[in-house]
Amino acid sequence: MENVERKDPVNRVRVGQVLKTATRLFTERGYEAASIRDLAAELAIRPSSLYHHFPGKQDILFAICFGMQRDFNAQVLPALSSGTPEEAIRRTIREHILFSQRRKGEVLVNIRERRSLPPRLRARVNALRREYRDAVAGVVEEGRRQGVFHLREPSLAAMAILDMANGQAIWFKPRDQADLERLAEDYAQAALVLLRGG
Amino acid sequence: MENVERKDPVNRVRVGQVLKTATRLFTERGYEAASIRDLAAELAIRPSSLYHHFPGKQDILFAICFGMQRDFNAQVLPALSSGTPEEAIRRTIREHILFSQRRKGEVLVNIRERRSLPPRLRARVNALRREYRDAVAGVVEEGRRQGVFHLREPSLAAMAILDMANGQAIWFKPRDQADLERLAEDYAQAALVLLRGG
DNA sequence: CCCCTAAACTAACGATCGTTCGGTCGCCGC
DNA sequence: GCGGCGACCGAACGATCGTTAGTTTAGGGG
Repeated sequence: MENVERKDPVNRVRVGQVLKTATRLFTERGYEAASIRDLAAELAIRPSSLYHHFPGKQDILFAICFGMQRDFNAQVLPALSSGTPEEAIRRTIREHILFSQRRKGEVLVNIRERRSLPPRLRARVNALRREYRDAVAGVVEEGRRQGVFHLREPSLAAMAILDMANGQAIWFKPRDQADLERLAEDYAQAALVLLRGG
Repeated sequence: MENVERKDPVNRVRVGQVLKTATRLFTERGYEAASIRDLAAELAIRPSSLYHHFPGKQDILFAICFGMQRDFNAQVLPALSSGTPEEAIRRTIREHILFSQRRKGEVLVNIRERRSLPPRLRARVNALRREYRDAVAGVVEEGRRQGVFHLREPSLAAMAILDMANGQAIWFKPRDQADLERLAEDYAQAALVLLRGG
């Protein structure tokens, strides 16, 4: 009765519908401006019914942010773990961008609305983000030690390429799959050029 | 009585205090979560008194975003208008970063809370942003035509370096002026390296 | 056939929101 | 000295918010 997790598939279906609709609503209006009543109306249920699937509004936001970041790390982090630093960064930025476009809604909610989470929940999401960021910075540092990257401050350069890779989620709308692939390749190449320095 | 503009200096002082406090409050809690009562309490006045200086809450947000972007363009755009494309981009990114750190509060509000503006007001801010973005893209395109920049898609590269330059406002805390100058130089150099391509 | 439980419902709670109205206070020019 | 006006205040309005309590409904297993 307390812990609303691991119910039967029917429950899982509804939970998925709630998260999908909430993601769209939070991206359109923002978390604070999107009300529980708006969300319920779009799902064609009454507001109180939502509390059978989630303890509160904050937990819906957390489920979106945490689930997205967990999946992101699971998908992108492996690209960092093999090959030369150059190959690793190229694969990582590529996967980073492909994931961001494939799950754009959740990614935008995580970027823009994460700050509305209470500190405890926000810290759990930030821990995953830090794990990714530190892993990237580690590979950049390794590349500098090997002499393939030339940087005054490796961690700053890592932040720079991550800001770049995150930014496109907001404004880039691929015309088709080939267009997306091109952007991913361009950005991966740009990151390498930037890290190799001048 | 309708148009609250160009009053005596005393009014200007209060308006400035309101904008300064609102900027801090909006960055700390977000525009939607920060209430008129919170703002009034920090100014040690009553909520209703705020309506003698601004027609409504939205107008306070607009004053912050529009004022910041107007000053930004006035300060940064001239750097684009002379010299070679390489010199222009270097100066621009440098000024972009110095401005972002000097007026960090307003810059963060403009980035994060601009979307809470009603369409009409938001469009006026976005027009200024587009003016800057298009100007940068124009110089990048000019550099490509001159053969100093090698890019598949100049406008994408322009967005990439702008995302990079905007990103640091969120996480970079300079230890001192020299630290800030170093970052500005590094980013300006990184933008050039990226645009020259590989 | 009946019981159990998940799911959704109706109704409402208290809190807080942006905003408005009418009045008060004090300073400045005539 | 006095009238006007900008600045501020007290009190309240209607709306909307997240959330809760208690009840009803539907459907599958004993």
